[in-house]
Amino acid sequence: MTAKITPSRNITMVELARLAKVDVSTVSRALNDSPLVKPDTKKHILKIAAETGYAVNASARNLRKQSSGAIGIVIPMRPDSGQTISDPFYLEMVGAVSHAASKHGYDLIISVPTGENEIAERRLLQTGRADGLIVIGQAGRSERLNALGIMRDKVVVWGGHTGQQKYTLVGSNNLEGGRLAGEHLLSIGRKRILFLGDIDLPEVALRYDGLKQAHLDAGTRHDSKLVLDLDFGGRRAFDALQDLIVDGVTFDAVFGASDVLAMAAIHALQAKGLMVPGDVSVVGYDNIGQSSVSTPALTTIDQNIAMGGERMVELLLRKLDGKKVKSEMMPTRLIVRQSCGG
Amino acid sequence: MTAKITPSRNITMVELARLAKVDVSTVSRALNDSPLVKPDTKKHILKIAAETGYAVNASARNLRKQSSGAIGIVIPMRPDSGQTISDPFYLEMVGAVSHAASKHGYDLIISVPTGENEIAERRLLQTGRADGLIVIGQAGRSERLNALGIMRDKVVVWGGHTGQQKYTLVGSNNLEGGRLAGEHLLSIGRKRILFLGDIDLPEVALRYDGLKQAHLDAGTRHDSKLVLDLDFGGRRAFDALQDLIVDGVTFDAVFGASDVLAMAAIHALQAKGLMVPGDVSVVGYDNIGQSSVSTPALTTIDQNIAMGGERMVELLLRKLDGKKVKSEMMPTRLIVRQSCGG
DNA sequence: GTTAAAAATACAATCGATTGTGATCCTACA
DNA sequence: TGTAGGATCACAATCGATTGTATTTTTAAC
Repeated sequence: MTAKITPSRNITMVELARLAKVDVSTVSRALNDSPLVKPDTKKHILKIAAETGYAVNASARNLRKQSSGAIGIVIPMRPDSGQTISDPFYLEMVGAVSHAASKHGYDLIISVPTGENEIAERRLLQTGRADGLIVIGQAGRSERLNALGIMRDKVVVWGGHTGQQKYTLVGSNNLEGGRLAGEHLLSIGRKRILFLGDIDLPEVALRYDGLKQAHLDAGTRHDSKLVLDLDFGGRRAFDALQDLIVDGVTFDAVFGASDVLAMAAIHALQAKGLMVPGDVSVVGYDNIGQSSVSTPALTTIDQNIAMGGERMVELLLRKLDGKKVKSEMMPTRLIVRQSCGG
Repeated sequence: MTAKITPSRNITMVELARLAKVDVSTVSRALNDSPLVKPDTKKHILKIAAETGYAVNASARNLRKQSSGAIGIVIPMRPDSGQTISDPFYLEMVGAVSHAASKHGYDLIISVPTGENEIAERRLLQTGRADGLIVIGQAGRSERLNALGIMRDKVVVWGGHTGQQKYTLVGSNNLEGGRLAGEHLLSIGRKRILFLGDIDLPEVALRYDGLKQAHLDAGTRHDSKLVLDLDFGGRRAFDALQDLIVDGVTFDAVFGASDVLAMAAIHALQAKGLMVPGDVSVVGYDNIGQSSVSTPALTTIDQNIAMGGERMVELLLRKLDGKKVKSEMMPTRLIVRQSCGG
């Protein structure tokens, strides 16, 4: 582990060329492993490069190659507070995308649009800082995404497949996920399932559709009054659900559109003296790390975040390569834990 | 909301100059609001720039200016699994840093070092992709950080102040935070406080030191057997704590080095039939969003993540500007919620 | 109405790499 | 030994901006 002493100033390619007694063009080709340079020379140059700790200047390279070697990831913010949504789902997604990006030699630029610079995403592309964009979630921006116009071939979005989108979409099979959750709750004898989530979001709407589908499959219908329209934030869910209980709305199960919502629901129920899963069964969505250590452990729908992040990067790079790609759905599966009883 | 149609190819500065019938140098100065160009001309150029949707090419600009306009943020991974640590703390920190960075006109490049490319951080700096680095957490890398050598003046680290670090450090006052937690638990009559966390991490060690200090202040001593050495992951805490209970270790309070740990502890206790706060009081650390909606709501130490992120960016930019800066501590405060009883 | 000074603009070098093309070297074959 | 042709390498243009300096235009003062 003899860490090379970093020279005070970064060495440039002409200096490297001078040291190796060759032209810069040869150095460039050697570093890029071109067949145009003799193996011996190549070795010689690489050795000197290693000794001097040479690293190619990204700006120069990008300028010449007309690409940035970076992709941008856009994660949403809570519109009101200006705070990042603290749902661990996003962090896991960022981690997955970051991992995939670096595997392909790309950097990841994170962009959290605030109210003023809503076009930060566009700027990333237009200034050439990022070659492409990955947008997590369609929150309040589905139409904006459709309006991306010419940029469409540089963007991949994570969200729900409604069939209306003009952009490339990757997401879990939300309909199936919702159906699985509903099917499970109905199969253990639950009859009145409260749905928690922001129906305006395509991915959430699909999960709800899946829940309704499960009812139809079982020969029943979901009571449309059993929908608590909420954003993803756990705090509001916690309060709203307690209000609902006070109002006397009755239900024997809760299906949360995210694990964070479901966990908030569990706590709200417990705070009101209801037993989970004794009185009420609860199912979440995402399978975030914490869902397995809640009390009771949360039954949830796994949407394979790692695979999703990976696929988004792959599809984006293919698009950037000029290839046509199609939207994709990640498989979902039901993870049964204690929060449902049965 | 008349979104400008983006031209198929991005327009360049010479084309803009041609359109405005001036030299590129004048365009450049106009866009940078130089006093060398007449206000009228400036307005004229800016108008055309807006019409054409011109955006300055980042690579060219950075090449010329010898800076990238970006800072890198390094967040740790679980060394074993290769998975991102799913502690919401990191996401909130990324959000805060991202916000501060964009406020200063900087992009944020996220880097999640994996086993192989541990030097990804260095690469970011050496290739000029990032002007500086923000490293979140000292996990297993304190010595590596000290070894950064010449890069030290381009790095700011979030972590605990042990007095040994050679790098610029920002962090909450961990000692005081730990003391506050201990003081509170002792003040409500708790005697045997179990500490949860990875003592190898400077920030965690300091929190533990604070806990011991609180005992001394109260005229008692902390039983050193009441330390459960854990990494930040909640899953392991959940299991280990249950094992501890089975082993018959007795305690009447838990102080977790993070909210995630504390919440896992609550669930482990409940799973073993212990009441929180009836039998055991619990205090966490971080004040993440979810801590207010757990059952019972978590008493915790707030470390003002937003301010911390902001300060790190400010200090880093100051360093990049050649100025000397000193490490800083963010104030901490106790947030009392139900998990302690009393 | 000159002219000196100030203001505004144009010219040209430069940042550090990549890459098409031209120059040189070497091998092999006649 | 001469030379065709491939293997290497050097030369030079280029990517798109910034900035020091030269040049032109305008202003102001006499």
